[in-house]
Amino acid sequence: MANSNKRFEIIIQKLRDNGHKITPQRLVIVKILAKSEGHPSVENIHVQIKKDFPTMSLATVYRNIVLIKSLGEVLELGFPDGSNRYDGNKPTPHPHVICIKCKKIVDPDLDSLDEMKKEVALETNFKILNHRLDFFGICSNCMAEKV
Amino acid sequence: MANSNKRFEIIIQKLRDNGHKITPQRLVIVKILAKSEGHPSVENIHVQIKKDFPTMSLATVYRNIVLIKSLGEVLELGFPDGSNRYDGNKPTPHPHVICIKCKKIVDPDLDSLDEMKKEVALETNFKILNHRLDFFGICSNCMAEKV
DNA sequence: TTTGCTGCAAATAGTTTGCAGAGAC
DNA sequence: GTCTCTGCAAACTATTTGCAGCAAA
Repeated sequence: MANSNKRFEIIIQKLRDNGHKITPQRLVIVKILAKSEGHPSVENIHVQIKKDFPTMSLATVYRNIVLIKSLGEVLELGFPDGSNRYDGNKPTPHPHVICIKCKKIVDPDLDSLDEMKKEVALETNFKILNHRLDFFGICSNCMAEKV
Repeated sequence: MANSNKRFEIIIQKLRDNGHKITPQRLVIVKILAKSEGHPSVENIHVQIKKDFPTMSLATVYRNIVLIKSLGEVLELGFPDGSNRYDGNKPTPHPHVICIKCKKIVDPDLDSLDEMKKEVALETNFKILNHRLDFFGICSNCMAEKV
């Protein structure tokens, strides 16, 4: 992700603008979220950080994600089984393709959703504010691994 | 839902075919799922049943939903906040429109998803097995209620 | 009669929260 | 120096599970 640094700056600036302090913990969390390589989970983020900050608390990761989410700078992909994943690199809603075996998450290129949104708004009389589209399947890697 | 009775029969038959006993508790749960008016939650189902069966346990509702889900006869709409909703009337994946105020869930008519599914499969090399599409917004009722 | 089902209560697990001390500015 | 943030541990809550008795077939 080439724009990872840009995303980092944007999020940090937004934190400053809203009067939040920039702590070392916050910095690492934002750095990982700005990249969001593979759409990390909270647990994953926590483990990554623990290498360098052994005392980092899970609660701090949660609290910072809530904060950054409230600023609209991270997209939360919550799953009913509690395995939430995050995308701070592309924080606006977009479709995802999820491997049910290795849990890899990929962003496909699709744009016919806007049209669909209008169609739905017309038909149901809802004011559509948000959406979520996930495809579940098996990635080519996991297909190859006949275990 | 005119086909609610048909759905009821189908689910009961499938339970029998798979060697499951038909208990009074199971019967009421299936009856409510077959209708799935407004896409009920577990809690909602439990409350409905308690009127007639005051000793009905929440655990029984959960266990039966798990069972019927394993037979593919109810669609689970799990939400990250734990407010799962169920649809035993149309148990195959279909789009939903959800009011973020009153939590009403509506089924819009949309069928351009199959095309999209193929497009995604081609682009990502995934074998797509399932999908989930939710639109979030505010329904006309809640729009009118300026509180 | 056999086997699965139910109700109750306790366990589970991801997330949130209260509190006291630490640290950004 | 002030006020937010952090780490720890306890709390929370929807769901699951162990167990003993009950009931469908």
